[in-house]
Amino acid sequence: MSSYKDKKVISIGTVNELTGLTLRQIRYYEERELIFPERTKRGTRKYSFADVELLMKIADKREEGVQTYEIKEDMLHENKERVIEHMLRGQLNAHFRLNK
Amino acid sequence: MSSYKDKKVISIGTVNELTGLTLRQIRYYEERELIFPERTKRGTRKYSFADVELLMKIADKREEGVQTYEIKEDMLHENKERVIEHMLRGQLNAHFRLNK
DNA sequence: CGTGTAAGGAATTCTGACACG
DNA sequence: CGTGTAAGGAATTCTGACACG
Repeated sequence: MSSYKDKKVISIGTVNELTGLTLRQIRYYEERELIFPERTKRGTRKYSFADVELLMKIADKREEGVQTYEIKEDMLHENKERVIEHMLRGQLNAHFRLNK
Repeated sequence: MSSYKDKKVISIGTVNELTGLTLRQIRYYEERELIFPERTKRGTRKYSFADVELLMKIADKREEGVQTYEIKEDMLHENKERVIEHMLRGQLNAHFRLNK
């Protein structure tokens, strides 16, 4: 479940190279709660490959003129739907014993 | 083929946390040509998850008392065998049209 | 051989703030 | 709102070297 993709090991300078976003932008999207890097003891941000991909999607949205607040809302809705789908599947499977 | 596992994005300090090896050791194994990090423009080393795993294997060998030179030789032989196997498979497949 | 350490310099990252709009 | 920038400090990383063994 948690693979290389989700391990937070990339520093912000490398994220900058990977995404093309400035350090300022990357930090700002965290301030707006679009992205959640981990922190080392000393306080430096660490990102995963999943974070990098998310940041690239955010960059696309921003280019389209979408505001950070909207992007955050959209992300929350996407997750809500994923959770609901997951719950419904669980209900269905429990009811009809579909799996195995 | 080249996935997250092989992308060189991890700095030496993080490799230290991930492997438990000291910076001195990590750099030394590079000097002995057991590991090949990339360098940023400025010269800082960048490692992949594959590198981290390899370093952990190296650490195990070292604990067993195996010298770096031996470890390097072993790695070369492993690769040679993998290459030979690959070539033989190619020959066989070409001869018998095994695939498709 | 393999690893520790002190040394000095250069680049990284952090935060809070002012600026523009 | 989103991003640039200058500011000062703290931690990171680099190399070459001496040390021990």
